[in-house]
Amino acid sequence: MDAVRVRFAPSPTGYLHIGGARTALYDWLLARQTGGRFILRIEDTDRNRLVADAVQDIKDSLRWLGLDWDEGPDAGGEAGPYFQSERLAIYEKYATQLVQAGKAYYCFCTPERLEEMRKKQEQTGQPSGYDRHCRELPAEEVERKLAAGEKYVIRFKVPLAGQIKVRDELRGEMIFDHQTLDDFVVLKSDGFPTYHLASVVDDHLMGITHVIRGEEWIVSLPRHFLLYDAFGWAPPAFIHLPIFLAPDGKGKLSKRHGATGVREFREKGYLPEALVNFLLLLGWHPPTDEELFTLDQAVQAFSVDRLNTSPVNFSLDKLDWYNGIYIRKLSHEELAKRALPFLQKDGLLPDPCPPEQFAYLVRLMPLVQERIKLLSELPNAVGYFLRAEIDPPAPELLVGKKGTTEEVAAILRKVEVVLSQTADFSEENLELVLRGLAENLQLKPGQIFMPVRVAVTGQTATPGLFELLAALGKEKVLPRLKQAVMVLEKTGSGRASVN
RNA sequence: GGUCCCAUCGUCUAGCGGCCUAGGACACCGCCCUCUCACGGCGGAGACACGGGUUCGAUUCCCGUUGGGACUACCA
Repeated sequence: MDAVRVRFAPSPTGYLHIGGARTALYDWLLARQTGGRFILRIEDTDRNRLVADAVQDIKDSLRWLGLDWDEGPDAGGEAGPYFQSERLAIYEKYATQLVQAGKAYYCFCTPERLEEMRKKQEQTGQPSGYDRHCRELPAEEVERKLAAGEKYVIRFKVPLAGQIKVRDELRGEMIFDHQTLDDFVVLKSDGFPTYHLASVVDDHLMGITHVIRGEEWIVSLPRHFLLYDAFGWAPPAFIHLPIFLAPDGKGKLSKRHGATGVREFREKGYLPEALVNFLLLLGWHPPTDEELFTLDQAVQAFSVDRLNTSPVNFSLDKLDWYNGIYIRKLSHEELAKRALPFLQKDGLLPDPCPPEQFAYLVRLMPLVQERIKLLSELPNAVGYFLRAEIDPPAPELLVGKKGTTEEVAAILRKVEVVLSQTADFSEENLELVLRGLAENLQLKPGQIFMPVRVAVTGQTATPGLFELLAALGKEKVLPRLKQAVMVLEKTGSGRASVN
């Protein structure tokens, strides 16, 4: 077998979509495991829908995921250029070749006429498609119109009868009647090719052996096979991936269902390791029940024949689980590194971050590592460590459901006294001191731990109290205890109202 | 409307005729651990869309129905 050559061919009409990322992942996996080449080709043939920074986003996102390409933008390669907008002459050449061979023709129909035709078809319930108005135009009329500079497109001449047999590696053979196909455009009036022409020509010229793409292309497969036939080329292997459905299963995944761009996942605090693992298992299943894969492990395990064909509901629950798993796998140093941008964005740490403050951040990581699922939860999780002061906690939070304002105020005052006399702010000693205090006061540990927790963090769900106090340090703990006592004194007597 | 694809727990899926009283994971519920929250451990509930065939035997093969989806542009 020839060396595998696969391409990921996004259109820069938007940022890298999560579905595209999965396609790219499978492409990359197939290339890497066979020692083949992974090619990035930019299909920028639609000048109307072009998004300026889309190419940059696609490249950034691919790199962020760890999917490097061997040929394409920034990488070069023998088969370039890799932007279709730079290959216009090639498409024109092949389109004209088709015309000369009698397999395609010039069409001078105006958009208005086409629109009217469509309307009529819809009203009368006719199947849609071009009515072949220009298919049999006399040669001299074509010459005349061309000479007169009339706008034209080039359409492929689909056989009027018969069938075409196509093949998808996952679904096997499919047969389409030529009658159900219309004479599709291969070259647009602006001189740009349509997807059909461009992808077939490029895939052939670039020596692509496997085309992996979304299921939405399956209806176009017969057109592509027709084109390969017309040129006398052997088609590559086609693998159509099931599309991503909205989480509720109703319709294709789209922007209205939340994040769909890789960059959005990145901004929400997902790790590339998690996203890759999640995407890998969405449409592919290993021979075992293993669920955790690094990119390297996936290269070993991946195989095309274990790809699925049924549509996938894109539900995020499992991705969150994966993210938690991979966050917990990171070293404290690495976690801190990835956390930093999220903290800087919220102004909790300066940019650039001085080594001392970064070291403190690393010190905090073990306290929060197993409590977060997203990096974006970090500002809230470590904010009270990084801020000099916290807002005074609500009295109801301080008092809780069982105690009274006086009781809790008294407890906190005692804690403040005891801790101010404590020089050793180590986790172990803090535990000794506070448990001892609880014993002396004949209180259950929770009765004093919870108010202290709220007093120093403002939250009821936090890391363990002693590690928390140790990391906070005496100079932050004492003032916050005082502040809490003041809050309670101001609240007055009786039970604080509980909501 | 036409053409095409798909169909196992809520979700991702294993299953390629008997190993299935249908397995795993996420989510959910309960218990344990415990200073809260997590993490972790243990347990629970939860699916072969329906109807015909084929076969000694169908989740597995075939047909139909139903349901879902894609496409139907000088967009990809």
